[in-house]
Amino acid sequence: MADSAAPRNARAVARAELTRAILDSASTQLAQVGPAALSVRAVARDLGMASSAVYRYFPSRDALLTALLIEAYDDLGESVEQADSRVRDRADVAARWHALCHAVRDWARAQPHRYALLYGSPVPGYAAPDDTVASATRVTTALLTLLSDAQAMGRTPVATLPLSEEEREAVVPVRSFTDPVLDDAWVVRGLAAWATLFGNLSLELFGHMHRGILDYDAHFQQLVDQVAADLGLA
Amino acid sequence: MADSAAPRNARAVARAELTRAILDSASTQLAQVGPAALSVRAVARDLGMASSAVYRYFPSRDALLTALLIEAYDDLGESVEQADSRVRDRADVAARWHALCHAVRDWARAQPHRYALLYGSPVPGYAAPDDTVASATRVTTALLTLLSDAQAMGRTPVATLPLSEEEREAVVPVRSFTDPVLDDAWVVRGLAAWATLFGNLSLELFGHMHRGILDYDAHFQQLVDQVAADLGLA
DNA sequence: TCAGCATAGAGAGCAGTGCTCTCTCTCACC
DNA sequence: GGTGAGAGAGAGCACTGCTCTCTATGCTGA
Repeated sequence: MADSAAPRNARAVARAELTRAILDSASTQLAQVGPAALSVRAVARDLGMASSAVYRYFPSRDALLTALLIEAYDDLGESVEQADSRVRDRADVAARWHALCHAVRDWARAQPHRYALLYGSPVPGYAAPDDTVASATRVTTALLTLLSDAQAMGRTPVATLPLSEEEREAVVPVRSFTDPVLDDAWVVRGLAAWATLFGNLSLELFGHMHRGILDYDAHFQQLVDQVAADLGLA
Repeated sequence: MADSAAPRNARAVARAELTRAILDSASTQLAQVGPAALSVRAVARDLGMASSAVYRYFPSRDALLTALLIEAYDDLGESVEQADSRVRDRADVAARWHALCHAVRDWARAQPHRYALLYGSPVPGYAAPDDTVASATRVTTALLTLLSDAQAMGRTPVATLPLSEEEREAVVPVRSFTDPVLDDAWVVRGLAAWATLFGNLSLELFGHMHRGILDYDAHFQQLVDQVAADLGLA
């Protein structure tokens, strides 16, 4: 982490490589056994080194988990950003919304353990340090930018309730995140869309749709369409 | 679990009581350290018995977790059912919706660890047995019943997209859950409301609204109002 | 009534965990 | 070339889930 500077000598190179190897091994193990069972000793075994040596690179198991967390956030963030930017017609906000939603879902379904690490129960007794914030915000940033673009194009969400003064106060950081700032209706519908998207994903990936929904793909498609309509994107 | 029959003799009584005590101690510990760190030995210590003796009551740590899971589902289910039934005017579906939403959130905020156990990342390497299904369904049942009642009263959700044949197929179990069955629009809006409610709760409780929303209560109030409006309940 | 047996608990033990401490070796810099 | 920082190994501590064996006790059928 701290050694992001260009390696100058053999020792620094070795350190960077081994750090990378530890992260890769840990990531593989994470995908197999989940965050709770991630074991420093197992990583060390995998790399053929003593477990105590791993502590030269990550001061604790939680620090290793945090590194994996940041990597996962960045990986997801990049997937979403790329999906968004692949929509060539930047004015087609509906297409961008669909691309964003499916990018998140595809990423999550491909590696449910990493999704669970990001959006599932927080690892108990451990608060994500501030390092994670920048990476964690990428998806939300992409979403808010999309909404801001849509607003700039004159789109309007469908029938949205007016905000009380208290409610408007509550969402100030969201409103003032983009430039120009979002109107009330966009903030309301945007936050609802955010909750709906991740709520659906969590319910799906964590098994709560078992026996309730027969075809997750079709249902997700429908949900994304409906939210797009509510956002006035279509 | 299996000893739900009325205790007949001293041994059965003692067994029932100790089973209860183990669950209580485990529940307390769960609230303090989270599911991953729930320790059979700590429970045994708390009760002043050998750890091996606990295994006479629960065959494994996972079985103990499952029992806690079922209890939590039932506890939440009962809270929601009671909140719903406390609305005296059964025709006031908007009030019932608000009661339901706030019951879930109040319960979750009062015991976030239990909420995480139910709606957070599934405990890895462990699939919830069928015993949990009945308890897990109570909240969803309350919600679907509410929607069915609203439909029976002639309410209609706002502008809802039509379903393709594929999409209609995907949600068959949900539609046919209530009697009479739900119309397409109710299924669509109902599932979206479900995802929005739990999505918002998870994002809030798992820390994703940190620095984004200043007043969680006000924002939740607003969200519930908006979804109620979309459902055509207001 | 009482022998026999299922049940309950204790304790030791195994294999695993996170993490620390000490020891040794080696690389890099002055 | 000497010196000190960095890196790895290994032992060890306190903990975990779980199993096995041993003993005590309450219940039950003859």
